[in-house]
Amino acid sequence: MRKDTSTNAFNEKQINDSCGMAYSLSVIGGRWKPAILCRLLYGKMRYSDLRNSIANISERMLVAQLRELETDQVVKRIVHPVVPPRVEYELTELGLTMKPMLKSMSDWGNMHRSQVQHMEKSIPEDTCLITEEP
Amino acid sequence: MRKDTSTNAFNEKQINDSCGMAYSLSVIGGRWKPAILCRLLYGKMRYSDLRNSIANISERMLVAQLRELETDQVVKRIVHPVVPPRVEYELTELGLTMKPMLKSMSDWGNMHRSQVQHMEKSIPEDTCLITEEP
DNA sequence: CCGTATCCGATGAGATACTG
DNA sequence: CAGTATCTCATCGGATACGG
Repeated sequence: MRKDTSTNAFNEKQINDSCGMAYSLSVIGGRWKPAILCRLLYGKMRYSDLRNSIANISERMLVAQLRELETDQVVKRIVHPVVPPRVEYELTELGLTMKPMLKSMSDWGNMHRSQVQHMEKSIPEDTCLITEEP
Repeated sequence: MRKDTSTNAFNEKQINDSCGMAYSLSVIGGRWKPAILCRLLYGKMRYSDLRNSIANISERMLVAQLRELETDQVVKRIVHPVVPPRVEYELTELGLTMKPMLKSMSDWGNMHRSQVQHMEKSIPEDTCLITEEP
């Protein structure tokens, strides 16, 4: 059992074999996971580039979310044994299959957010912007 | 500004006009919201039926999540002024537009959860099961 | 450069009891 | 029937400092 290191509320619950949505949310539901996944959709990135491209993320959270994505087998960590160290992150095959899901979520949000009346709600910044094939 | 009544981590952050995914997660990301939304996808439901169909949910959380979904204008609350009280919940037009997104999330989860190796992770039970048109 | 360790406040969410 | 009100505890996640 994954221990108490989870960074989202959808883990560490009892299992239910009938629900795919819960599983999807357990994978992408962390505070910074969408941001990370969207960046990796377009290719491999170094740790430092990832950190620099996501404003306001702390190293603690970046690493924590990357580790969880690794555990869920959607992200691959590639360590080059050189000095200075060089670590790259890349989506796995499984990770790449998330693209349609990520896109439909991005699309719904983009289409409806601006239409909601009395919109005083605020959301995290610097998450992602999924576009058509770049 | 929505006050400190939020039940998920994607609210009460700074705004960013460029990210639809963050907005989507702010709407569907609550612990019980997927369960509620999936049930309402197929039509109006009474409060008590909703409660009975979602195992282990507390009234406190059911009401809290319903209120947030109302605030986000994806769920409509219909009060019939009779004795005993009768309250029904229904998706709004906006709520119904979430169906493709919810389905793609459910599909990804269902297709890949069972394929993940060393699957010791657990997820919430009794969330939802999206199928084709019922 | 790529992380860990630790501290700590804010928030999420269960249990229980009560109400129009 | 359809909720509120409290209390409580676990967890999320930011800030800071240190390490190979």
